[in-house]
Amino acid sequence: MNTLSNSSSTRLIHKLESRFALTVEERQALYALPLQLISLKANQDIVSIGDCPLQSFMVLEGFASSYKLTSDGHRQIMALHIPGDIPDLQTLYLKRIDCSIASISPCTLGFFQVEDLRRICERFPRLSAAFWRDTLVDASVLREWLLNIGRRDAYTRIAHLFCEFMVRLKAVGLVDSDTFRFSITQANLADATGISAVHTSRALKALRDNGLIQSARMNLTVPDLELLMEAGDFDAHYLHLEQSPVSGFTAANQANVAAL
Amino acid sequence: MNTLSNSSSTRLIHKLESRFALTVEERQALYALPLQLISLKANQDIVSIGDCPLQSFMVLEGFASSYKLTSDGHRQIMALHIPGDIPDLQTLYLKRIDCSIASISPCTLGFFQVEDLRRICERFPRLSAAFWRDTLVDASVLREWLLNIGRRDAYTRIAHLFCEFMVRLKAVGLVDSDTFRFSITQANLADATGISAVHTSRALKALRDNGLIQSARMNLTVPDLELLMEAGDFDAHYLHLEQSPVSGFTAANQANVAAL
DNA sequence: CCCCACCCATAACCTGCGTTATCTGTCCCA
DNA sequence: TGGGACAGATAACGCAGGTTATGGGTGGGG
Repeated sequence: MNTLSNSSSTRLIHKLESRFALTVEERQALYALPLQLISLKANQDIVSIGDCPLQSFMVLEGFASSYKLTSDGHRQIMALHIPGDIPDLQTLYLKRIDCSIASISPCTLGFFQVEDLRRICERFPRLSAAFWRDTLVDASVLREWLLNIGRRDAYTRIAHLFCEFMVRLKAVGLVDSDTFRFSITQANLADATGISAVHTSRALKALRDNGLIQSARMNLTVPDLELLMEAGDFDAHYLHLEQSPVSGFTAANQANVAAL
Repeated sequence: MNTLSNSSSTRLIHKLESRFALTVEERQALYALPLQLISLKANQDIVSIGDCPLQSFMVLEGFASSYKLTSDGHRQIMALHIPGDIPDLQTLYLKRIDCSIASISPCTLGFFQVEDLRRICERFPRLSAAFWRDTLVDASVLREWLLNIGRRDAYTRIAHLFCEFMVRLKAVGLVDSDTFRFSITQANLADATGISAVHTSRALKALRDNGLIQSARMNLTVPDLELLMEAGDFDAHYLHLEQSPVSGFTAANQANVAAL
């Protein structure tokens, strides 16, 4: 059994610290969280829709996706998860998970007992608040995806998704220049943007021809993020990355979901 | 100034009681919430994207929508709000609201000070938890909408949306038979499902021809909800309407977002 | 070292849906 | 009582994107 401190990634702590300064105790508590490290190949299911899991997990390396299927088998990816994310954080509060989660690249996951995280949140209300806030930001991202898929054409959709990925990766310190790389197959890109795999290929070619991206076999380079943002109709506000404190509840008014 | 108890609607309390029994004190506190009643015609903006409002509101009668616009003016509705909903509940915790909200039918709103609701939540953690859980259910609905818009054809999309509306209206006691009515224009229906107004009209005709709905001028009758559910690939699980308690935090571990 | 699975590119063809336009019906208010 | 704003129906036309199929490149496992 590992902990966050000796795992290969401290993305979660990086993400939290981008919003507010952790105390020594808070950081220690997170570092001490017992983690069972699991490595997966690409396209492996992790949890399935309808599950009521006692364990939850954090992405340490690689990428994962939440997805749902229509009854005739078409797949829609609802969210892409990067290192530092806890994809099923909502299951702390809702009994059943309402979508499936799978790896989309080789990845390392850190499984933990939901109970352990609850205990940390009990001791450190600010961490609880931060996790809670994360679920609200996730909902904001979902709204932007809805706009993207409902009202933008394929070319713009893909550009927008790339922008989001870039900005989020930057926020957890996974890139440091304006040119960076990541991997996602065209089939997954198609399922994330609600278009077909073939047309995804066409749109990528157009982006390449316009000099907005350079790509080769699941690697991607963005020479000018500003240009891509314009092409993707992208405005980062919806990611709520700003450091400023949020308004909200005081310590006394915290929710007791367990009491319901 | 009104309160919930002398306003024309107690949908909110109805909705909360469908999940767990309120104590006398909890119910009284909600009834005493000072509300400023405002009546609006259809298609009036209520809050705009980027606002940091000190007031929030509850839908008492009629319907509202959350929406966003692309830079070239296309509109996507992210959520439909029915009586009892608090559309911008998330603004209790996130500083800026990330979508606009407008009426889509003549409606009555009950505005309240965010501070007043915070105070109620401080006194009654179970209410706080219930509101919090609501934001998680909203996110689940968003995921289903994403699947709907990303991977279902126009006909199925509209059938699905109608099913959701029906089931939600039933849950707050706004319908009591299998045949009921509600009003939404085709233009709004189009913006909610990510298709054009003209094609919405075509799909409605097909639904009518197949006997799944009867509609006349913003009124809609569903003779057989089961049939419509099949046509709409609808499974109500994502609405999380079940009465059973949810797992979650204990009283001591509540989030203190204000402290961030 | 080779084979097979996977990923990607591209062509050919087709259709679901968007766009534009016109007409009708209805409600509201002057 | 009439006119203007709005909701809806439907037709004609075009295209973005879906579907199916083929072939080529690459990497990992036996």
